[in-house]
Amino acid sequence: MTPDAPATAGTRPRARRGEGDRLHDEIIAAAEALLLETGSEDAVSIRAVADRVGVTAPSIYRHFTDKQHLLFEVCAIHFARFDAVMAAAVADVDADPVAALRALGQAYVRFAVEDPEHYRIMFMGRSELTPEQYADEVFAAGGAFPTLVATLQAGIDAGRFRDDLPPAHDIAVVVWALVHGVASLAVTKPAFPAAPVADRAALACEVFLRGLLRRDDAADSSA
Amino acid sequence: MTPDAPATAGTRPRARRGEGDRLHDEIIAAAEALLLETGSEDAVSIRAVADRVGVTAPSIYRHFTDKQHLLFEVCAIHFARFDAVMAAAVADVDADPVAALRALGQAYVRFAVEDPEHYRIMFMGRSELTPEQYADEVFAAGGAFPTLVATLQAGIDAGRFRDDLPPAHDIAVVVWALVHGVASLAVTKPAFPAAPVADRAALACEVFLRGLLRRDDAADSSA
DNA sequence: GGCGTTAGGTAAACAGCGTTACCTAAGCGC
DNA sequence: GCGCTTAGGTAACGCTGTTTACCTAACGCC
Repeated sequence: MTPDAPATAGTRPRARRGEGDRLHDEIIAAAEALLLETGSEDAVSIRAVADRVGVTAPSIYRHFTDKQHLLFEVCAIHFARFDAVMAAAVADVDADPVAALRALGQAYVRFAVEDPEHYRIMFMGRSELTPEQYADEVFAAGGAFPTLVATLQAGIDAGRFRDDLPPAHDIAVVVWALVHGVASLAVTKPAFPAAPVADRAALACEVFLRGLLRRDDAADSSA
Repeated sequence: MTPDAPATAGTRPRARRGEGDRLHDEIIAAAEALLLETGSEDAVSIRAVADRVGVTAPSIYRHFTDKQHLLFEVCAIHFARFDAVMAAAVADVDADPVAALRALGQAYVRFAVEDPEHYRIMFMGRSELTPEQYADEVFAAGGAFPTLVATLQAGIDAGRFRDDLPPAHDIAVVVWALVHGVASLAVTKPAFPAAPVADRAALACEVFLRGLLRRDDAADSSA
């Protein structure tokens, strides 16, 4: 790869002073590849990652505090992608907040089933093992969740929803639960006899939205 | 415990011929206790269980094929309890199918958060690692899921629901996803700023039911 | 151009894990 | 009492995440 001739032949050519970050990225890339190939978090062991990169296991710890840190740095770009996908789904909220919510739900489930192993790490992991920067509270503060809240609020402001509903934040938590339920169930119980995931997601959103809408708001519920 | 004097002093008194099952049960009890005390599946190691029972680790394998088998035998009684709880929740379906569904949802989430670690093993584990007898398909065939389907069907037969809905089975999958979402999110993200779990469950069921009900059916939606 | 500093590794080891192969002692039927 | 069966124990394999100790190549500096 590197044009540099290996010094001691057989060992990895030592990185330049500032190039430690390159190995950092290579480790993440190797872990990502391993995760996608094996389809299991368990297969992504420190030693397996180190082998693939061409270094020894302890070298990993010079760039990551522990395994969880590594896994979540792998998911970091997917977290960013997640936020972007969600934001894109509600791009034209102003046009129709209800349609935006529908799109949001579909996009959420699609994201989850596209690569389930990442979703597992991101949203189904043990919270006491996840790094602080991905703590439970953080999700509420920034990213996709506020997007969801804002979209719901837009629907409320537009007068589309019933007026006996709790604040947008509380509804958002339940909406998240709904799509997370469809997604995580699809991930953990793939062999369960049911309609295609997309259909389940559509039905879930349709019914729930109908529960939110005012009586006289029919939307375009051609479920 | 046993009145028998230990033979070789220090080692566990050998079980009588037919009493091998006693150790089987003791192992399950020890694993259960360990699971409840530590609150983490990871802490329930074969060696830890063996230590608590007073035998060596390989002895476990005379009674259980592997660790997963042990864990799911621990959960076996909880599966039975789960089915019973769900059945009890819909005890008087005939009186009011909609109220039964509400009760079902609440009971489901309550069951999950009562002891989250069991719920994790039962419904959030990797499906390829779960024993065959707890395979995805099995859930659809017997136990709580058919109960849910039947309850929904009762609602349909009673003419309470809209008539443009898919079959009861398909709705059931989505309802399961809804309550599973509330439950699993409560389990994995306990620190997320939100209303109490029971309130979230109630809101989720209320909105979803409203989406299922006919226009003219107000139920007693005093959410 | 030699030199201390330091970033970027390696080798060896620790403690724990699930699991297997083998052995041994206790109990029962005959 | 013999022998088979059953219920365990011993020792070990291969793996895991992680730590410690060490080494050495690369750099800034005088």
